[in-house]
Amino acid sequence: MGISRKTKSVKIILDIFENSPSALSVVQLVENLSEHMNKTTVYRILDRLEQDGIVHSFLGNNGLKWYAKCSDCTSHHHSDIHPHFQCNDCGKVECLTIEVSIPKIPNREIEVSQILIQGKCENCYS
Amino acid sequence: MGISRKTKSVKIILDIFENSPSALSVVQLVENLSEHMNKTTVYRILDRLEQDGIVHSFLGNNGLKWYAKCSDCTSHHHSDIHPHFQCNDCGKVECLTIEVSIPKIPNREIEVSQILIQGKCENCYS
DNA sequence: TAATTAATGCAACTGAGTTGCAAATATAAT
DNA sequence: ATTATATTTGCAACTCAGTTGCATTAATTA
Repeated sequence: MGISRKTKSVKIILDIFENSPSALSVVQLVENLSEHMNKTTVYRILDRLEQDGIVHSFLGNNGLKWYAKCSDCTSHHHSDIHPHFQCNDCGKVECLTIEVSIPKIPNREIEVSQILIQGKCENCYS
Repeated sequence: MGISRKTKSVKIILDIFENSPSALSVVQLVENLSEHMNKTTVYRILDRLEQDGIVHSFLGNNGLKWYAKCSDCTSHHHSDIHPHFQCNDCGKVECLTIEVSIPKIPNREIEVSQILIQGKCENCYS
């Protein structure tokens, strides 16, 4: 029970994600959409889209929230499993398809792992 | 050039880390030390201790800052390399000594990786 | 077309972390 | 030991991401 009405604002945001290869920071989105909708609306729509498994969220290197289109998430199962990559030069964030295997830890039950890899992206890598 | 004076406040904080097996959230520290020092002071001392390689910082599952005693850091080399574990039940955070190997990524230069593993800790694991 | 219910805008708030500046305190110099 | 200096602290006020309550608006359903 996330999105139940296809409002103008929802369409705009969905469209942005559709045309965006990399992840988007909420701060950016709020800024870019400031002429079209209120920041509260942005936060709420993203929240609902995430509940529906259309996007997933994670935290960037400074603790700020980012969202990216889900390729294989449902409202029940969220593949936050994949690692993310943030460029230390341009700040861009991408979802990675690589597998990172976390070894078992004695006496502890692993539920999820957030992996943020930082470095230089394709463009900033010279 | 972090700490240059062993003030009363610095001693108190160093002592806390000396006697703490797990990591400490800044919010907790500020709260616990509120009778002894100002929150600004806590932030500043932690900052200086980190510069000196005495503690290292990282972000917990909600993006809030945590600090832990360094076992093998210097002011030049910071082993933020190790992963951290946060218990989803009691919220406790620990440094892990396990090695997680990050595969190379084409056209990208990896500098650091933040790995936060979430699950149930020793106590909350039943 | 009217009625219902979800979504939005707005303003005000929360809470972590920061900043500027004056007062206090640790260390170095005399 | 006393004074000079430079660092550290406290305080109050701020920034900025994210949230909340509530009245208004817009989408869906009858």
